[in-house]
Amino acid sequence: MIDIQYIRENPDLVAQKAAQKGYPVDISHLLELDKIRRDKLTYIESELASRNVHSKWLGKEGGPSSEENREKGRRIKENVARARAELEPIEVEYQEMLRAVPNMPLADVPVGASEDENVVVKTVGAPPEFDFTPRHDYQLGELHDLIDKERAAKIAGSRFAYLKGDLVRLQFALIQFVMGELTNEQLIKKLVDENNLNISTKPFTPVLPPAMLRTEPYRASARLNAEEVTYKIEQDDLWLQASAEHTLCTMYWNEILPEDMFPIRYLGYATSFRREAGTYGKDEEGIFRMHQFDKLEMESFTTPETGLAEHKLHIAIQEHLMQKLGLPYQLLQKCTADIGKPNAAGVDINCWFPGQGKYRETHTADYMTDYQARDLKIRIRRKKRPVSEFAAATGQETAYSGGGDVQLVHTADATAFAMSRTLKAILENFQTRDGHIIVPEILRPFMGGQLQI
RNA sequence: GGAAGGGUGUCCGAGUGGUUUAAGGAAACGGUCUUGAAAACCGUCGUGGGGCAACUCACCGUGGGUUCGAAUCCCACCCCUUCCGCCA
Repeated sequence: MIDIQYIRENPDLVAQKAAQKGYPVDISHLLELDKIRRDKLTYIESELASRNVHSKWLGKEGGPSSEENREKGRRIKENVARARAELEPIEVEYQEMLRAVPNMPLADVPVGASEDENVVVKTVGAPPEFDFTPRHDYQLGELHDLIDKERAAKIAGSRFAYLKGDLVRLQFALIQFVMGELTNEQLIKKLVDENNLNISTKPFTPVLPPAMLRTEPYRASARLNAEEVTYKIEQDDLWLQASAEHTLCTMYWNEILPEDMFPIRYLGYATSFRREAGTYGKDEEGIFRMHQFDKLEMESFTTPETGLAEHKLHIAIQEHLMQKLGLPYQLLQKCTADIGKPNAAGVDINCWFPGQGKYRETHTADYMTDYQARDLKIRIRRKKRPVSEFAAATGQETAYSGGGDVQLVHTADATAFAMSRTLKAILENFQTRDGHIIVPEILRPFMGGQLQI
């Protein structure tokens, strides 16, 4: 969520930015509620203060604990109870409205009304030219007995699949490849340097997160989409995560972390679950849009000042991985309508799919600034500035010592590879006239040197 | 599923109705000392809200209740740990 203080000071800007994202929130009504809420709180607090004074007085050794004085205490208690009852519905509506305010897009995020207005930043690699009609993933899958959706439908319903044989080996090769790259500090350093990012070169730590999470942290992450995306296990009041990001970004829920932990860089691998409600009839063929798919996901927690650079590192890594694999893609700067509620900025990578003859989304990279961290209460305790530095900055001689400032962290997440879509891209882009699939060179070492499927 | 023990600040941990204004310790930060460091010593040090500020309010797993007054007493719930059972 956004800082209410900021909304008070910049109501028009917040309203304007929310409208750009397509979230019509009534900021003036929110501020009215905020005003009423604060007035009531002020009253309650003054009553509580008088209660404290009064009861302390009564509690004194041999204090004047007469019936009259106890009656006075009871009156204060009644006032507080009444004011709290009045506050409650306002508090509920206030919290709801505050959470409904989307994050503010950064200044350079293009304003647009739909994903059609995302801006193509660059196109890398050329779509392969075939002297035959390229096959779709499901056709290639059928040829080599790699995908069985019919039996999966019998067992689990539509949008599920049994993946088999060399396709599975390809997935594990992909995982091995990415693990090797992102845990390699030399590579991170190279990408940091090439992009002039001036941030840590610390490698990513691989994580296998839980696949389920509770309502409270999920809601606080601003990622819970109960209507369209997320599956619920009613019996146990748990949700199935729709991305490793959901169980990674919530990992430090309600914590204050020491500065020397930062940046925290995780590479999560998890099976992800999506209801795909409202997509009936869309992308039904093949394995492009599934209820269940495996995904490698980057998640970083950073200091406020390095958040944007971290986001850029994620993008650099995504491009590096795509280029190593040899897949043609476009990098898109997402416009205000498409970045999503908690995002301040975001990019997509759309990979070329010869079967459809289109670029389709395979990656996304999100930068949330402190929006997620505020509700998740994930904070960093900064090291104290040295006294001399403090004195220079403030002109004060007083030693600036003791515990360090507490700030909200910044979060950024990004797809490394979504398995099913990447496998589909590999199948279709590296297919041959006779229906074989050339194994990308970089993956061959992880497939026993196998050249083709 | 059965049983027991727990949940207090960044961490550990004391605290069974009113100087708790949450002890004490550790970590962290500043200083003294030192060639430098360590040690020792001195000092600072919970989070969140309101207020220009002095200051003030809340927070001891969560929600209710009792009381003039609750970390402390009562009720309900949640979570964690261990053991037994079942099980990959």
